[in-house]
Amino acid sequence: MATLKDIAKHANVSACTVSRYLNSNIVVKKTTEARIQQAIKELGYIPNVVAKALKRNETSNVAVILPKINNLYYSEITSGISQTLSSHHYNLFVYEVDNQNMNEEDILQLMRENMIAGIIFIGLFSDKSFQESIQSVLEWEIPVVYANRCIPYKGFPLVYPDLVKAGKLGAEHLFSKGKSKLAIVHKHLPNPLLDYFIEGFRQAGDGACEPVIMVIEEGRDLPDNCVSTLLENKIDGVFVLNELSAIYLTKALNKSDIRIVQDMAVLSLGNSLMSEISTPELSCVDLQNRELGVRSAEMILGQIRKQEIEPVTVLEPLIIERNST
Amino acid sequence: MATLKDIAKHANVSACTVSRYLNSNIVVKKTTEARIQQAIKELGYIPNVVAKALKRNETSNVAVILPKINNLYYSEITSGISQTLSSHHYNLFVYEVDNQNMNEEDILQLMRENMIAGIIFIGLFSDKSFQESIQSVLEWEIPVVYANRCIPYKGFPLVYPDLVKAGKLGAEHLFSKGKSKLAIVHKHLPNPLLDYFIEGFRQAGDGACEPVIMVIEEGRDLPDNCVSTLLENKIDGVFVLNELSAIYLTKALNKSDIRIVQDMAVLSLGNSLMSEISTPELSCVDLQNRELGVRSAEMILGQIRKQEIEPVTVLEPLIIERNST
DNA sequence: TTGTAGGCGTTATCAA
DNA sequence: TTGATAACGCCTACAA
Repeated sequence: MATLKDIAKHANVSACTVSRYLNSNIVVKKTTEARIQQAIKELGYIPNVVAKALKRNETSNVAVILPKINNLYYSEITSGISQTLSSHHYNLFVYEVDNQNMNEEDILQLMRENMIAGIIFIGLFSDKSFQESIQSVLEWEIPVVYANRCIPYKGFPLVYPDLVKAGKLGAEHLFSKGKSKLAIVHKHLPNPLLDYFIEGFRQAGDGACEPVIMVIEEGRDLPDNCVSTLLENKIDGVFVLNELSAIYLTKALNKSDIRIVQDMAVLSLGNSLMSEISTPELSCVDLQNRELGVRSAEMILGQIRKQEIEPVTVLEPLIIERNST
Repeated sequence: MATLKDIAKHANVSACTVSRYLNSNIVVKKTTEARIQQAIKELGYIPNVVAKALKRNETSNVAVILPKINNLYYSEITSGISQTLSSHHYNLFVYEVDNQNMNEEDILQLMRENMIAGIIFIGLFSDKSFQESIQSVLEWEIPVVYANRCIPYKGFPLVYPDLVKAGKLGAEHLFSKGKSKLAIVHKHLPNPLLDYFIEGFRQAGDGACEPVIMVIEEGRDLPDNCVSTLLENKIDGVFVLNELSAIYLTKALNKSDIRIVQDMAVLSLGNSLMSEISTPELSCVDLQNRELGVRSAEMILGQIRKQEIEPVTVLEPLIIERNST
């Protein structure tokens, strides 16, 4: 495999000249340029990015760390990241850390060994190791972004959708459909997050209407006695903060012969293909997952290039109306 | 950042001894081992994988190249790959080459610049550039696997599901449900592939029954006049070779008040979450996508380690019975 | 405008 | 069992 030296020799210049010609905009003489070009073509030169990384002490590799890639929520974000990175000639490592033997400490070790240029976290940090993980990342001072939800930690660059707005949009939409007694169904959402939605509902309802909150236990698809609880509370509009659970709810309602829309409007959170294909097609609040990915990649690139970046990016959710509201 | 040299100095040994201790099973004296261990701990040594790669002329990075990651078919395969690679301490690059500015030639250039240890292709190579792309990959002699379908090219390691078997299982299943006039709906499947399914149908039906073949035009979800064509042909069982289209077919049938199962059984190909959540839940032939990923990763690792590998792995499909047949 | 020389952090080949 | 030395391919002062 031809190296820079080979090219230099073949073109009768020094390696340094070739390197300059390839990597900077410092001009070289027309004739030397031509000779170099020809040498590159003739020898089939392929730059060695690894050697370059060693010398420059930086790679063009960004890692995204997520629980599982075979989940449309994560893969849509990842797709946005991938597209943005590749258009800037950065490569994307994907690490799944679902239930594997890898803990976050191992992952960080791996990142450092591999000279990762930046890390994008999606949807982790939910439990106890939260503080410690964040701490060690910040101490390392590598470009990093948390792309998911607003976490209560300053100093950590964040990209997340405006959940208060999401709640407000959702409630307003349900109200506009003539629904007045609303419920929120969520899947063990940690408290600060759930509160955002409730706040959104308040803003939409002028404080008049407090939604009934129903929680889905770990490992279940719906709250226990979901349908009957809804009926007992005379609920006519439900905002389900989890796309899959929204689908299961429509199935349960169907089974109980409750008419979706007329008797009960179902609004879902998240606008993946699943909402589109379910029956009925689900109306939803779109959290802009792909855009979330694009923005987090841009924030990582900004940090890598040592630009001043806004430490927090908030995305505007969107209402998508289909056949369930 | 502490380097190998620093560790060596701190432990009063040569860099080479430290390297040997860390990377091989060549024994070192107990006392030196202890000193090295302590130095590593005290200085917080992080190995530099990039330098190692340069020296050894190989990385532990494998790339998967696919059209889009936000698609459950590809992401399930990718998840299997990810899991397998990470348990062998390999890293995974993901490249999307959907409609972007990157062609396969660029991708290969990138792979070589980055010293990729192996490449897994999923679901590309469908059109004209087919031969050329394959040719340049093979000439490079890098470990490579094509994980998707049986392509008619020898010398390219392949992992794919047994489509004849898939066709046979599908037809047998429909027959077992009392269906006798069958159709296959496919989305512009190139001819050798479609023939596998037809062959499977023949094997299942003792050559008695030829399925009606219906094709979905580019950019559509269903064949034109799908439902009426099915009715005209008195079809009572359809095997849809595309999960999404199968779902759209059930929607179309519902709209025409045709009872799924009783009037028309619908069998889908591929067993992602979408089949599970659609209404009715779709019976399907599971092509074992995650397993496909696991196997292709294993094949790549085998090649990287210069083991003799079976050049072709064929997976057994499975019938999953739900509520649409 | 171009060349020389040294080093990025590691491992391989010797020799001790 | 260990160490000295020389690469791996590239970039970058500094000098010419």
